[in-house]
Amino acid sequence: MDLEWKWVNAVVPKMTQKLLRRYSLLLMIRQTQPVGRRSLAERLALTERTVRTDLDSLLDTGLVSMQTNGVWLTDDGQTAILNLQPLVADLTGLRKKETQLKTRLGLKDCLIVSGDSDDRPDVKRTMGEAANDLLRQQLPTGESVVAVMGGTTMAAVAETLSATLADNRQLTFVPARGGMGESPKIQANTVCARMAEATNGHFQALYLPELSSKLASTSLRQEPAIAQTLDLIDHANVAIHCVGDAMAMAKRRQMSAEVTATLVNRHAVGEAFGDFFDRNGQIVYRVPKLGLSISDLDRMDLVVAVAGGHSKAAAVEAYFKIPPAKTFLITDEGLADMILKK
Amino acid sequence: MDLEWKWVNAVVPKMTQKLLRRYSLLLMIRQTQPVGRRSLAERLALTERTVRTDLDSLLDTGLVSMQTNGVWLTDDGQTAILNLQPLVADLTGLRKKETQLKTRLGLKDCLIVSGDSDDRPDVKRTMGEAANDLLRQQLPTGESVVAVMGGTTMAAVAETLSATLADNRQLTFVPARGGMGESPKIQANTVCARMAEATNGHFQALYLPELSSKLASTSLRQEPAIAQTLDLIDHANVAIHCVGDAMAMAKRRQMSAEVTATLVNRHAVGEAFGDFFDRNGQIVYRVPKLGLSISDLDRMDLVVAVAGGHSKAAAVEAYFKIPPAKTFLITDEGLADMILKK
DNA sequence: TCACTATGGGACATATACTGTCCCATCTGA
DNA sequence: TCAGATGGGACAGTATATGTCCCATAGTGA
Repeated sequence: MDLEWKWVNAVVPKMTQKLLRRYSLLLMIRQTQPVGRRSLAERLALTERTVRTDLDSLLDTGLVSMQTNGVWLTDDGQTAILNLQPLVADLTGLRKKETQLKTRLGLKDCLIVSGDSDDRPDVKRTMGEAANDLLRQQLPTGESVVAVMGGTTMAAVAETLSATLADNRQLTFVPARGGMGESPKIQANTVCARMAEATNGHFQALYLPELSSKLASTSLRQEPAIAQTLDLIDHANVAIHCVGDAMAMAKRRQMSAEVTATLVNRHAVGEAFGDFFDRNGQIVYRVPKLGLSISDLDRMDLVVAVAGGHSKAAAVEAYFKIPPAKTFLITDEGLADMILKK
Repeated sequence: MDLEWKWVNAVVPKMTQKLLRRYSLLLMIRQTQPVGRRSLAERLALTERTVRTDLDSLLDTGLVSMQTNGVWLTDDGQTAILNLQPLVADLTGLRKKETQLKTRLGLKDCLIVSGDSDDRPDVKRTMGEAANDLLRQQLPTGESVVAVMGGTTMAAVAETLSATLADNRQLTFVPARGGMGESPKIQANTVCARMAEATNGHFQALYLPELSSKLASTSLRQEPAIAQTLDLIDHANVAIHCVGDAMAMAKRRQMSAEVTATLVNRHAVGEAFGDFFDRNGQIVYRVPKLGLSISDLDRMDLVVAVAGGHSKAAAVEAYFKIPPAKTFLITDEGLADMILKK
């Protein structure tokens, strides 16, 4: 597939740029709709007129619709984005990186969006859209219980989840773990609620304080409300989670100086599901809490990891040394390049 | 792959037509090079200026070169045609027909060129080019002995065989059978000679009269020159042949009224290697002669059948009911449509 | 209710690419 | 040598894309 495009480009040069430009236009519309010409032009660093001609063309072919309040993506537009993704990835060379990363990390598959979410926060949103696309294609139809983690990345995924995902699917969302000490806005509970809302699904919250002792966890487990949720977690067949940089997570969760020291001593580089691991994928510390563990992923029908930004490269690379269920990874070019350039 | 193009077309309409136009331009150049703008324009029913713009573009990207005596295809141009073939087949819908025909007839693979060689004789030449492409990709490197049949279609293949085929290959051509009673221009011997010449290879002729009796064939087989050629045929690892309409072949080979009557009585529809078969693939008559039979194909590394034109549809369809070695078929749209529309 | 902002659409001059149609010097091949 | 084909130049005309305005209006928030 890679060489083929070289020849297409040789025969009809400049068609490629136009295709890419309009594709990114479609992406931007999806991300900000309803949106006007001028905003689009500014965001994409194009002139208003150029955006206009492109929009007119896309209007002709029915990929977008124009309302008084701005441009909307039609259903065809949605489908077009989905179908063009691999092709565009080919053209931009991202496809090559995707396959490289896939073999390098032992993934089921991989989606890379361009940009670096460390530098530009809106790239997270693009990753969210990509996650949405992937779920639409990979999520089994029928009933599913989706275990979800918290974090800013997951919040971005929740933001972009669309109702069309719920066609032929009944979804229940549940926090994968309790008591992570996140701030409310990006807690797993909040993310769950948002996802359920977007997909007309259900969700079950898990309200747990920070746990410090084995004893407390044992007694809490008896609580009916908690036991019920934990049971639901055990029946989850889909997991969506992020991978975090060890130190960043420790700080965000305001972990004690003592624990942080432990992490440093043991060279923790990354975190997932509350488990911290070093660069060899060895788990060096577990936050005491109830719920899903990395080992539970093996029984899942679908596992999606979402993580971007070059600062998370080490964490992600280490994470996939833990032999897990075959995972789909959604990431950005910043992270992918950081791993691949070595 | 099929749907993908729908969306490419929606995003950048009119790029498709341009691609197809330039592709057919490349094909035409290959077929008639060196050739000038005006001839090309006339043959492709385009204006001179359009051809010129396209040529200028292709010149920029280095797919063609301009000499004082006309336009030539560069090596890159050759490669471009090869690589774009499946893509163009997709775009024109030929690809779909190729896969349909492939499963319908139980082929190894299938190449369909557009047109109908019954209506326009130059389509045969295009099939020849396609055969050339296929051989370049499928013919094993190293030494090969290629058994070849006669006929107008095979003559067209011979015409288009190119020297690049001989890179990394030493080829010996030999007539698959003797004594078919063809006119000299399209005899297997002539075809062999032409092919050997084009590929800097060798060939061995097989001069045999029409055979009428078992006795004659037995004694002829003793002749050293003939025995040597027959031995070479036995060692052939590649076969290129055509499939003919039964009645047309009977007429062309001036077979006796008696034999022709037999063919009619037994409902012969097609012929290959001098064997006539009915619509169920049952062999109903064998021309007495020496050399290759259909059953010999099983031991070949590569078998290519070339046949086009709607009038041969019944013959081709019946031929592939004879369970043979997996064969590559090169045909035209006229024949393919005739088979598929039923 | 009012003012403000962002929206689509219209308009127009300009730039770029493509097209149709000539002519001409030159090369090729018989 | 000469007829026919070749590439290249030229130019007017057309289609499309671009840059830059202005305008009426539909929402939105005060």
